[in-house]
Amino acid sequence: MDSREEKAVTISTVAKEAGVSMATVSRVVNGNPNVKPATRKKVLEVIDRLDYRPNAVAQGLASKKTTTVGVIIPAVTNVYFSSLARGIDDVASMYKYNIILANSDGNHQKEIQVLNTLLAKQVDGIIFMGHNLTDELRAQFKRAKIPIVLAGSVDQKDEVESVHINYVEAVESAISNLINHGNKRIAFVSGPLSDPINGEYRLKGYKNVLAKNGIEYDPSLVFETDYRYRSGEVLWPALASARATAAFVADDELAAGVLNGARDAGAKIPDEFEVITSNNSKLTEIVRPQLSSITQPLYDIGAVSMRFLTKMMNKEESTQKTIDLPYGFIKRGSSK
Amino acid sequence: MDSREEKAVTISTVAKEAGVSMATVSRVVNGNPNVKPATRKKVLEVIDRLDYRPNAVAQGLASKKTTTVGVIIPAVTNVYFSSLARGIDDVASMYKYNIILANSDGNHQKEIQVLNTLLAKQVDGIIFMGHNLTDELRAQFKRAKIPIVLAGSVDQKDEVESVHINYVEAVESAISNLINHGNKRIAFVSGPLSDPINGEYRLKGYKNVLAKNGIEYDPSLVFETDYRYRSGEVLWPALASARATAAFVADDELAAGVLNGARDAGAKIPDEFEVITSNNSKLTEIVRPQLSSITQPLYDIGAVSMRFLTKMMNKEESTQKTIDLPYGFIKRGSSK
DNA sequence: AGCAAAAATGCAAGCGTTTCAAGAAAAAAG
DNA sequence: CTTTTTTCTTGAAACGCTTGCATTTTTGCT
Repeated sequence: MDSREEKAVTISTVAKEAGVSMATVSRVVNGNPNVKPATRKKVLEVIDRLDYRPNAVAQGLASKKTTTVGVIIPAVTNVYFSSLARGIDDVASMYKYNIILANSDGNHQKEIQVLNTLLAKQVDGIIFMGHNLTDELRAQFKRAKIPIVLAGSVDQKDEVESVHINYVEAVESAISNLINHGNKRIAFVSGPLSDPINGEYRLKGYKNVLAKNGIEYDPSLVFETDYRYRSGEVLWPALASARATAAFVADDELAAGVLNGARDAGAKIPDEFEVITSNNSKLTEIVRPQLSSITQPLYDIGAVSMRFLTKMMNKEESTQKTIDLPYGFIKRGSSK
Repeated sequence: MDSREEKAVTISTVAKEAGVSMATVSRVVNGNPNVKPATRKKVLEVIDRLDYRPNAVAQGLASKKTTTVGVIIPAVTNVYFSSLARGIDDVASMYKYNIILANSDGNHQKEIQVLNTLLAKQVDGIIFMGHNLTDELRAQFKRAKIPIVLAGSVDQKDEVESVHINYVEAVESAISNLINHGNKRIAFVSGPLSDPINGEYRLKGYKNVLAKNGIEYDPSLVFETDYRYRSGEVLWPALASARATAAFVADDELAAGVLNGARDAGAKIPDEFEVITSNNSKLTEIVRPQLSSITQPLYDIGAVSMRFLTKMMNKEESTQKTIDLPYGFIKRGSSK
């Protein structure tokens, strides 16, 4: 009930007021069992009365743990990534971790820079989402000496832990649907092929399934662009002149663009042109016709990544470096 | 070039190695001008050689500034909020602040809890996005003793600083378009009316403009729901039976739902039914027909909020408590 | 009641910076 | 070449907490 509001109340204020040592207060704050119930009660009472809140910065300095993890994300506004982020955040708060969210714009320079400020802030771990894991980044990760996991991304060199689906197989399975309807000229539309997930994995799935069905691979059916809706929207003329009868698209926004571009130009979907996409974000149900899509557990990829990270931060042994989550395919109006 | 990799390099390592005191190292790290150029150079060289990175936690404890701000957001996956977040993040990193992102689910309990952990982490300021600023929250804000600004939200009691548009006028102007086409029965579709932005501001705009045009207010045209796409989609039967010829919708996802629900049921848009929405997020251009919308500078609202916050954290005096950004209206295919 | 073992508590040394009063060095002035 | 000023640099005390170790109190047994 004292009203000298000025001085912030610290652990020592509480200690004095309760007539115990700081160590004891620290113990009750941290739920250490070695405290006599009566003492605990007394301390708790004072904490409550003084409205004491431990200073997390000081705790972090003393204990060398900040209960904070860094999350590097190419773009918060992208549904794919924000869905992952959602899963990450939920699990993080479940385990009492906070998240420092850092936008990288998918820009290599920024990724490096942001990584460094996260390290300076002494985060206990990092979740990285990105299109392309460069050697430099991999090197910096190694120097970091804290656990890092990739969410919804893959490390070609398999050096850093990651959570994702099997992109090669997922694409094979999705495109085989298209082939089964008799499509011979199927376009492959994606962001930069320099991003391994496109140029390496998805493209491989595409080629595999073509080969398996005796269709020759035609490079003129591969359309490399960026991840923007608009880029898909303007693609129709090119698609049409390549005589594509269907398209597999590697990103939902991009796919929505392709779909709308085609429809706006008068193409009948799915009769004259089919399109399927990759991420099954809520966008797929908002467009008309709705987009058939590879399904992948976006929220879970985020959640599992974070769970994985907590285990690593806890130094629990784990046998696997990579977690493959299940994928599927859902047929909607945009394909036959 | 010493290779005793074990011990982390701290300011004192650098000091010894460079033959100066910690204080001096601290000065060069912080760009304090009171350092002889020769000394600065020498220290910088050592810093570089030892690859020293200041520990932000220790800095935070000593300086009582963490260069971190908390951002409370109802849902990262919602385009409206993630657009604001984008603006916030950009300006934050421009001013060297990091962001601790905390999801609140728009849940009051969580908002309070999250606020407390942010305070424990000693953030220098907070940006709050939320649907409803309760008295309890307002009280906690006051206790916090750090600057807080509301982004894209309003404080009915005008006690906490905020950045937004004039929702009443924006709605008036948008709906007057509908009235000009002869619509007499215009539905008002929004999330919970208990959220002031709906029940207070937007609804007031709706009533105002009706009154101004001599149309009687009919409560049966007010549809209160939540912010989900699906909720809009299933609304059509109710809309139809209320004989609404147009709808003003308070959220883009919701509006996309209303639009698709109507179309899927065979309504001709905009001939038989018009719909306009409120946030002009990219969703509005992805649906067909595209959604006419109130325009508001989402990114800017976030950016300006953050800028505002930096000024407050700097204790720069500011005359205004509230910043009104300009709004507009863009006509697209969903209205005549 | 007496004693060893177990349980509680306290002491104080960190954790890695910043910062301020004070001293040392350099520059300017006489 | 002194004496003043001005510019740099240093030492050491915070900042608010955790934690290993020592000490004290309790408990359980004889």
